[in-house]
Amino acid sequence: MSEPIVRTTILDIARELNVAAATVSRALNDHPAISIATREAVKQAARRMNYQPNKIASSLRLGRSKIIGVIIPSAEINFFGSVIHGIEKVASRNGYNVLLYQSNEQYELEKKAVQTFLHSRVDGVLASISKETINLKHYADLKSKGVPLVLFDRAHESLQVPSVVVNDYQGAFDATSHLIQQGCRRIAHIGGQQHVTNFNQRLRGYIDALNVHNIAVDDDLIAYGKVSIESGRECMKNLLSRNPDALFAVEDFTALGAIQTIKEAGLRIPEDVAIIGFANEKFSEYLTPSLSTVNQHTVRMGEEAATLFFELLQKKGSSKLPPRKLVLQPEIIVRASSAVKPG
Amino acid sequence: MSEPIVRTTILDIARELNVAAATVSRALNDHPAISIATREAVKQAARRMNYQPNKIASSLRLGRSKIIGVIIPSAEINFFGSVIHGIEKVASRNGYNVLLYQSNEQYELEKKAVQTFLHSRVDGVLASISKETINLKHYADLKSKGVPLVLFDRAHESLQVPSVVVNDYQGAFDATSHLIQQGCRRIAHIGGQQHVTNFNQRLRGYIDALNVHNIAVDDDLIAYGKVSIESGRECMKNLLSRNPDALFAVEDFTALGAIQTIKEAGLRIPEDVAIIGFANEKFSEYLTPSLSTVNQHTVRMGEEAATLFFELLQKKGSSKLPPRKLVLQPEIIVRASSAVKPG
DNA sequence: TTGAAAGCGCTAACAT
DNA sequence: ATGTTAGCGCTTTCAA
Repeated sequence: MSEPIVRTTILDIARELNVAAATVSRALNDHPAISIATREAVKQAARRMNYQPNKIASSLRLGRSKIIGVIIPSAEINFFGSVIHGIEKVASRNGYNVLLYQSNEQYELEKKAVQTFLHSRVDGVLASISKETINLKHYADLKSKGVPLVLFDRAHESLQVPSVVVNDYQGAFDATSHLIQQGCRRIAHIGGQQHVTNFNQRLRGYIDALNVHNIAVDDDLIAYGKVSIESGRECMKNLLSRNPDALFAVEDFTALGAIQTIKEAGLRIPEDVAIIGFANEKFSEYLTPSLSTVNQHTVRMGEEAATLFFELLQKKGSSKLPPRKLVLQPEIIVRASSAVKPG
Repeated sequence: MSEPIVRTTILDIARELNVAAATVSRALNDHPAISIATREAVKQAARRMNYQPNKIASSLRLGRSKIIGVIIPSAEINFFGSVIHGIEKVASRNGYNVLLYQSNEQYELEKKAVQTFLHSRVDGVLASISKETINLKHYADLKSKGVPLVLFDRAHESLQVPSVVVNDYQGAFDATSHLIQQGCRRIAHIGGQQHVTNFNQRLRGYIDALNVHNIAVDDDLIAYGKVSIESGRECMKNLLSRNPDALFAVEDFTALGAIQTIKEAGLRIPEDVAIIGFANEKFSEYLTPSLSTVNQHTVRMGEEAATLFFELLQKKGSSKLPPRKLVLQPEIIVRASSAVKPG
């Protein structure tokens, strides 16, 4: 038997003060034409009557929702949790809210996310493409409907939209070069699914680093996995027979699996096999030995993506410039797992 | 010079088919009164004209948004990332979307979140109370305005709303009992801020476990920190002079800091000091020695919180039953850091 | 089975 | 400086 909750509207305030609804609206929005006196009176009444503006009505009228849709593979993955953190921070600082949708790395869910966001009339979409996604039409649709789109981490050139990515190539190049500088020559690599640009770029960085240092690329020292601890274990088992003296793993979980295999084989890290991973997962610092890795500036990626979005909002429809692509430079973090040379 | 994007409305479809807008609306919503023929015709036209329903207009008319507001301290914290994952999963399965707001553990931002959600006319709010928050009026306001509220992890009895929490007391009791069973008698505890219910409950579980096993509680073996690696290091430095043979840390990061201090002091884990943490952070499994801890079922917490919300939606305004409180039973995970007794 | 009309709450163009 | 009016796109009541 609860009373139906009736909410105060601007009309209620208008009646209370014997003014027009438009006046109330203007006063609340600090329209300069409204006299200070009525402005104050309105605001006071609003407070007294516990008025809560109806953003839905306002959105319908204005044609914009002040909401950004964000699509990530999963909030459970550290990396994306951090990115979301950065995005939401910048968004709320700009008076925007974040509507979240997880693709769970599934193409169908990703399409559904775009659909939902279209219906919700979000003012823009920030997305990281799912690993499963090959057809990008749903994202192209967004663009053609005039909804600003910014990609982060998993971007794709063909979409021609602003994006923030990490320079995976450079990170891989630096990581591999570091191992070479430590005196390693038989450097193995465990890669990920090659249709994922990031993983492919890391492979390329690895190969080029070897080339630059005049070390022949040995296909037998390269394994491809599915980017998980288990996959790291498996791949390393195969690679060990090739007697590598170092490993560059596509990311930290893969490195972790490899470490387990190496230890089980009775080899020492880094003396027998030096290791460097990628992503600077929280745990990497606390492994024994602590894992060298590549830091991707995740929170900053989110912040930059959101910032790029707000830039895009401003010049919406103007400028025919090519979309901005922000490439964050990763930095290698050298820890015990790759410190072969003393000092 | 981009064309203004004009979107198809039900009126456009209506004109196209020479029917009323109401008919289109009904057809699209599968209203039983509409003949199969027109229903199909409408849907086909909608597809052809690339119609995207305007959820904002619909929300305004219906008075509900199909959006849940979620307040968490930070998406960067693993724990909350997982919870969000669970919430969003269940929400989208029910046709709802998640609007995310981070409090960054700040009372002011938390109030702002509630305010924003009120303005956005979310259909409900799921929240985890910030550590800084003492005054709960903003949450009470939500309730009084008829917005369903469900709390998770950080709940508070006085609010009288449904909640999902972990049985911190039990987890702490079990963790401490486990150390006792391992033969430890001088068990130290590093606690957190005591106004946070969870931390206080863990302290109580620790104390009661000692009592039950007839071990005197020694205040000198208890330290209070700020729940961080650094704080764990500091607290452990003080505790070491008391010669503890075990430590129950309020959570894994604190445990990690303590481990560093213990190692630096040249003591062995678990032989000299056995350790168990709390939260089952990802890294805990990969420490050396691997860290015993307490698993909190984070994803499930999110799922349950969302489920509780949907239950609440259904019986909105009915039932004067006390709010449901779901208590997830944590489970201790025994790893090397507390395995004193062989086997 | 369908249509006409009203209204959700807000804002803006056009008055005065 | 303020009021009048119309309309954003949808759903629903009432009528036919």
